[in-house]
Parts: sequence; structure tokens; C-alpha cells
Amino acid sequence: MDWYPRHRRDLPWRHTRDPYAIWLSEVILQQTRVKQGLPYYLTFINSYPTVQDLAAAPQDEVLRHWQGLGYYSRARNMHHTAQQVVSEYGGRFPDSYAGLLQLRGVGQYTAAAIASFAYDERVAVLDGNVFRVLARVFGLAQDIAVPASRKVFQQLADTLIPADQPAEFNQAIMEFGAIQCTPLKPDCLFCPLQSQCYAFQHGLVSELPVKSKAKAARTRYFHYLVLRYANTVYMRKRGPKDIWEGLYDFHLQETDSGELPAVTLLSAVEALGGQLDTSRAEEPVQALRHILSHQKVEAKFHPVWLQEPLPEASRLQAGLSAFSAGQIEELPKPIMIANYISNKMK
DNA sequence: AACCCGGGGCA
DNA sequence: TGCCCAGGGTT
Repeated sequence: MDWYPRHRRDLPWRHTRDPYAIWLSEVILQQTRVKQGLPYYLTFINSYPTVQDLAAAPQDEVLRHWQGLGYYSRARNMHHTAQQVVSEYGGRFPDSYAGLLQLRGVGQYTAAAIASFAYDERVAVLDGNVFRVLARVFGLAQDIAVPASRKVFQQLADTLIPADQPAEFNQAIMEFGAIQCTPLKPDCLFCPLQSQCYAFQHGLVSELPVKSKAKAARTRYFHYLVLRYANTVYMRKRGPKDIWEGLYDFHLQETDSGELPAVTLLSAVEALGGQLDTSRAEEPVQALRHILSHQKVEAKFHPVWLQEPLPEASRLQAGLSAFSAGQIEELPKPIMIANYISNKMK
């Protein structure tokens, strides 16, 4: 806490005690670095200065602002919670840890962050930074990837957090982890905790915290039919139980390997009732690779020009809608799809 | 408890 | 390429 005021970054959400603004920043910063999240925070707080503004916004607009930030359930849950706060809480956020925890998209970390920052409630936050700082300073070797390890860290943090300055403590320990006690190459040489740090004293800095490795990402093969007629492009809104829920992409066929016979492609167009426009020159198939933490997507984009619009029945059956280029720009899309449209689709 | 969910930055 | 990140929801 002596270190913090001398090293803290000047960030916009540190100038407010408005629980709405703090909540907004915390949801954006879940699994996200400050540098990446900052421009998104500014966009949201400017577009939606109050929870009422956010609640009244269309979902597609909220997701479009979120585009590129990932973990899109955060945006959907945030929108849901904004509407709930307006309709059921009279526009005011719950003013306690327990109350905040009831909100969708608000877990233990976020509830503790808002409760301490906005209301000075004495609840210790536990995030990746706190795990790392505590593991090193106190020499805790429990695997932080295992939920049961949480208890040990939580109990320690609960004893450390002072009753008179809980917000300052939470900010300080997280900022210390983000700037000083970093995952790789921490600045131990100029660390104020050097003499007390278990890891430093025992040469275990690079061994702590202990975190078991995530399993390897699986590879998926997407074949997109980029169906076009005149100035319209057919796209569809992705459904639940898969990545990118609520975002728009093209008609999709997924296979277990990278290849899809041309005849299969043609029969897919036929099944949609599409009439190929053979007068147009065949366009090259573009391949893009998109790496997520848990999946590797290898996508091929097959441009298909139609002589006439798709029949209404099969279009609806496939979940497709027709959009102009201008409309497509406004749709929320996975980054891979946005990149394809802006770079490869001419 | 295990699994699912994005995207970017960095060495 | 491997690792990390101001986690939460669902099963």
C-alpha cells in the first residue's frame, strides 16, 4: 500500500465511485488486459453513460461495440443485468457483496471488486494477480487451476485486507501483480517485498504460482458458403451451445477434416434452393486460421454468386438473412469474419 | 469438479 | 510457439 500510490496507473474507472461505471470496467476487464480493455471501456461509457442507456440499447448494438473483445457471453450477461437493474432494482445496483453476487455475469471476483471500490466493503478480491502475489510472497504451492485451492488463498487475503482501506488494498495488490510481480520476469531487483518474499528468498520465483496446464485446443474445420445475390450477402446469427453466440457469420458446413468435395458444396447450394450464376468468374477460396484458447478454427470461405434471391422457405430454414454491405458493417461479427469481409471480400 | 467461452500481447 | 490475462456460467 506504500508502493501503490507511487506506481499506480491513471485509469478512468479509478476516478469514480459510480457502481455502474465500476461494474462496466470490471466486466470488460475479466480475462482481459487493461491495455486491450481500455478503449472498449471508453466506447461503452460514452455510448451508454447510465445503466438506463445500456438497458435500452439493442443487443446487436451492444455486441457490435464488444466486437473483438472475446468471451461474448460477458456482453450478453452485462446487457441482461443492465435491464434487470433498471426493471427490478429501480436503476440502482445492489450495495453489498451478497447482493451484487446475484447479478448475472457477476461472480466472486467482480462482486468483491465492486463492493470494495464503490462501497468500501471489506471483501478481498482474488484474481490472477492476487493468486500470483500471494503464492510468491507466502510460498503457497497449491495449484491455482484447481478450484479447491481457492480456499487457502481466500483465507489469506481475508486476513490481509485492512478494515479501514479495503478498496485501496484490493487495488494495490492487483496493480502490484500487474506491474511489479508479473508472470514472467518480475522486477524482483527493485521489489519492496524482496526481503519478505518466500519465492525470492528460496529461488522459487519462476516456480510460483503452480498452475496445471490446460488441455490442448481441438481443431475445427469450417467451410463457409458466402452466398451473394446482387448487392446482398446472406448471413446468419449464431445460436447457443457453441462459440460466438449472438454474432453473425455465413452459411456453415463443419467437417472433421480440412477437405470438402466440390460436389458436396454444390449440393449444399442446391439444398438451399440456390441458382448458381455461372456467368460470374469463379472467385478464389480464401483460407483463414483463427486461434482461440480452447479451439483452433481452420476456415475456408467459398464465394457463391446466385442468379436470384434464395427462396424464402429455405432461407429461413437455414437461419439466413439478406444484408447490404452497409448493414453488414453494423452487425456484430467474430474477428475472423470481420477480417474476411474487410480484407478478402471485394 | 470439469468443461466451455476470445482475442491480443509478449518473449 | 507457449503462456498469460481485473472470470463466469453450465453441466
